[in-house]
Amino acid sequence: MALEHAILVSLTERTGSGYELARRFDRSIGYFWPATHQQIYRVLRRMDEAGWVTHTEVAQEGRPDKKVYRVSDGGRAELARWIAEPGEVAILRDALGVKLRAASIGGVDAVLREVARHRAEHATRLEVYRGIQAKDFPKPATLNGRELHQYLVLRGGIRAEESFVAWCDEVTEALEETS
Amino acid sequence: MALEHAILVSLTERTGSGYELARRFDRSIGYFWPATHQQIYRVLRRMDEAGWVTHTEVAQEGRPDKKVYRVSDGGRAELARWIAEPGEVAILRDALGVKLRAASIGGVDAVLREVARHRAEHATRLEVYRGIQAKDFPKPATLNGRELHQYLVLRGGIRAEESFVAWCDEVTEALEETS
DNA sequence: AGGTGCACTGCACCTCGTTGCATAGGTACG
DNA sequence: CGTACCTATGCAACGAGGTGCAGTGCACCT
Repeated sequence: MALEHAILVSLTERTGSGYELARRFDRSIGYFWPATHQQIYRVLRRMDEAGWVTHTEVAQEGRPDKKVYRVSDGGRAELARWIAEPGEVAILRDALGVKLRAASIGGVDAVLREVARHRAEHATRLEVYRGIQAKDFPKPATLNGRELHQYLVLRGGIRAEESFVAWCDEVTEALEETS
Repeated sequence: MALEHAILVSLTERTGSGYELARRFDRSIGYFWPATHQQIYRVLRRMDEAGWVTHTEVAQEGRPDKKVYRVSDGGRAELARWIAEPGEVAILRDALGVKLRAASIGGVDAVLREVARHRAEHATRLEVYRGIQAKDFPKPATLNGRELHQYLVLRGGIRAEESFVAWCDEVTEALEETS
């Protein structure tokens, strides 16, 4: 799966401990690929055994020791191999669609409330992404390399959330009309 | 999780066996909520034990016997309860985003090929959805009730795929410009 | 003095979902 | 006649991912 490779990407950009990776996933990468610390620790160990990363125990003052991970040549090779390998195309899997289909049985009003909730949440995410865009990538036309790639991923998130919000509006409008 | 409830919705629309449900999931519902037959069988049994569905063994000629499931009152109540309950907001989780972020390490060309593959796949799905829309819902303005809800779910799929295709195009354009 | 929160790693357990296989008769194709 | 696929159900095993909990020690607040 892709968690290994998401970690490899993150570690390539900057080395770090399991804990630090979990923080990073909570922020930037996790918007597109969420992961708990547990999973990260487990996968890190597996990758260590597979030789994709190496670790150094780092003693700290006032804090527990940590293991700082670094991508090895094997890890970089694996990343390159994986990128070229044809992967599964993502599918949307949203329980809101199921609820919508069940509206005739369970009540249109309850579904409308859920749609409103989801719309608000997606709108919030959209604002967060747009904030990142304005702050970190004010001039998209001048970007290249790694920054351009990060920007394009963010664009995907923005497009997805925009599309979601618009869908919620379409649903709300259509359902309120007939009620 | 929502698989139980997706099955309840499907069974409410029409009773059926596990096998039939698996077929249905392969077609309409599975576009938005994929499930293997294994999972469906297991969940059906669990729902049977919970009293959400009942089953009748039906002997067939030339074919194995089948268990036809029917939603009980308990199942309908559970569905109504679930719809009103606030659920998790869907997150996008696409390995293509991870690959894009890794482009500087693994090669922009390989990523561009993957993006092209994904674009083609999403465009195909979009065509399928648009075909369903044209065939089953030629006059959206006249819809109401269950048909309207089904139509709106389909609209969500169309919007998501459109948004995906557009993103792939944006990525391709941006990456080809700088190379 | 005591509580809360952060930093850091990890175990144990659970659910969700997939894959491979087994069984067993039926039809359809070459 | 063999092969392959369809209907129909199910077991066994595994991988992915999540939750809860545990331990340790510092910093900061009350």
